[in-house]
Amino acid sequence: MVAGVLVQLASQNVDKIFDYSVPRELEDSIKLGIRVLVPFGRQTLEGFVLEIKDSSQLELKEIYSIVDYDIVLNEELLSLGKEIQHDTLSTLISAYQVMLPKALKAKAGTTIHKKFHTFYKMGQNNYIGTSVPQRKILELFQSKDMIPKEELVSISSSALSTLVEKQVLFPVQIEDYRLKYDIHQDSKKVLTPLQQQVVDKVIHGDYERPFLLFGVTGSGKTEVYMNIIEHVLSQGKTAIILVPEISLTPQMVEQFSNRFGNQIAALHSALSDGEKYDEWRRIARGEASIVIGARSAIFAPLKNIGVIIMDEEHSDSYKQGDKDPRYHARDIAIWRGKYHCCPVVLGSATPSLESMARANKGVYQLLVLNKRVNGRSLPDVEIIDMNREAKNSSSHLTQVLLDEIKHCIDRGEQTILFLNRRGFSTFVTCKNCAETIKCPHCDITLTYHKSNKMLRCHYCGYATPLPKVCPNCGEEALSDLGVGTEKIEEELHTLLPYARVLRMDVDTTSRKGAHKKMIEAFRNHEYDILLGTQIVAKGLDFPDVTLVGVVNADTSLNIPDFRSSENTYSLLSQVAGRSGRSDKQGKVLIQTFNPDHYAISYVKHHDYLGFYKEEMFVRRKLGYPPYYYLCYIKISGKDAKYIFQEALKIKQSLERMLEHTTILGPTSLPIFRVNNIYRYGIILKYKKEDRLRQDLFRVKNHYKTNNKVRIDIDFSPSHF
DNA sequence: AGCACGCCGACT
DNA sequence: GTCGGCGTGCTC
Repeated sequence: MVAGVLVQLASQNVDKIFDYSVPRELEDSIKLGIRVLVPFGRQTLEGFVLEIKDSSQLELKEIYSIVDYDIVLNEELLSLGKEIQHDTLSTLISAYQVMLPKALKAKAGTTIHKKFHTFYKMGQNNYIGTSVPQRKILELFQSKDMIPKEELVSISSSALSTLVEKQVLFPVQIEDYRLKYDIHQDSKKVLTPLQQQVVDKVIHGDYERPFLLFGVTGSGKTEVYMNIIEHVLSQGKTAIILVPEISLTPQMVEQFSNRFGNQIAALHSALSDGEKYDEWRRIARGEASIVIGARSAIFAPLKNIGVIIMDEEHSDSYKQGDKDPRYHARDIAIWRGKYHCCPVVLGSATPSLESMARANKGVYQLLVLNKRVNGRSLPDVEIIDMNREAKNSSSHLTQVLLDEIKHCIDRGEQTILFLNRRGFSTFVTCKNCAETIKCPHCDITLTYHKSNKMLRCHYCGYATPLPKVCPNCGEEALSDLGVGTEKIEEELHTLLPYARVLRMDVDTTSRKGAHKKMIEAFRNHEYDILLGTQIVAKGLDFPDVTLVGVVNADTSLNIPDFRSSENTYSLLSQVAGRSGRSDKQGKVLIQTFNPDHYAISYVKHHDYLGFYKEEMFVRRKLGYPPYYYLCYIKISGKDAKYIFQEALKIKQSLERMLEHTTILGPTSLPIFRVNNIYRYGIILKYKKEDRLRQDLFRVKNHYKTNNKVRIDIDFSPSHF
């Protein structure tokens, strides 16, 4: 018996199947998708069994042992991996690794021993012990094939390590379960007729095409999701619900576990790697039938899936853009939906332009929830023109906004203040020479962290204490500019001294459980104002919040990216939706220097479709998605000149190969240098280009042995 | 990713 | 004449 093994090394050069002979005693246990330990050159590596056959042309080495007897990649995931490799031009191994929890990824030196029990297994049983302790240890393996580490250590730890060194014995990690969920049955809400209609359409509808659920904020999408899932469970099937990491709050998980108890497996960032692995195992063993999680939860090893739901489908967190495989969870959801013949529901109050365009073309089935469940209209939105208001004030908060907050507090109601920090951070500038302090390794200003008085680079991690004097002119004139939540908090204390302000950002929520506590405290009216960045923008549901204030609507508009209008519109609509969710009418105040920009003015009338039409017009004119597909090629390396030359060569060869594609660049990236690596980008725009993947694969292949040049390819990047 | 092989420069 | 630099290529 011969097994084809894909070794767990993230290198293009070894991203292929290597054949190994299977020792007779392992023949019964070798299955597709299990992990094995194999000799590879002079090293021992873990790999996945991808093929089983009778023979091979080559002279083969033997598989050492089986890592775990359970299948980690089932038939579905095995073929999905190949699909991802083909679609994204990633390595096959990265496609498989992204599906599995970190704990299953063989990473040099960083196994998570403490959460596992280590057992030992015998690899070669014809070895004769050369010392008394060795023979004692080997004797134990006559009757058992796996023995816990502690038992062997108690005989002789040095004899044990000798046997491991001689590859007579191998360690095997066996895990414990750690997580449990409380079961309380929550009373479910009665659906509005509109909600019920949507549920029925999904349950009884045609599964061939994905559903796009376009539901305004507060229209009760979550309740719809839960009802669909309930139906799916009653059919003996399972469900995946994806949410962006930012809205995967304890509040959200609680809501689901109250309704479905321990049938839920939640995969969120607050879990340790070991805990994530436990959840994954529960899912694989069929002990959980609902998976709720962020992007990578789309790979949950559920069987018999009955529905896949993607909430906030427009969120760019569903796209993995920073490393291979550069996949979009939406594509994976649709693929798995086809595989399981089940409905896929994409939900949003502000669908991505791509999705709405597909719904208009009939590729998706459009479902609409255009009314709030509380029967109220959407909050009144007022735009504050900062060009006029901010003239005679150094404050970031206009009088109009302050007055409204005051009224709100007087009524005993609550306010959410949102600071738009997308692509924005606090930095330090010298008042004397106007120099900003930059990272020595990257072309970017350092971010000032007030809490520990450190300057930090968000790209390479470089950190340094804030200097006393300006490194450029030597004057003691450094000051931190930019609006952080801390600064706004200070202003609020001065201008509204009696208001109780709760500041929520990465600094204050990093402690485990802090986030949940803060949400509860705000809900219990221990504070009047909740102040924060993205973290307060989405998914939160506080009945007494009747005012939402946006401090600076513009920062996300000023990002040079073709999606900046869409992102701004969607962000503002989402924040606005936090207001007036219960029985009181809500209000929203947006401070902006661009009151007439359509991404802001359409928010005033809650007119998504109006915005959609206007933005589509812009996209068509400029040749952007959804009218054209984009592909981004990043060429990077240490030698800027050489990299540019190679980038130029790539462009020229693509020009020769591709016929229906516009090729832009190479241009240096907005942040040219990161960690002393220089980066150039080439943008491809195309409608239909059959040879594209094939040709780009050639380019990638050409450079795979050139360690001076790195090529990253992103099909449909979420931003540049 | 490792690790060996191999072909040029500064030493005992 | 030898040690060691890291460029190139291979791992079933």
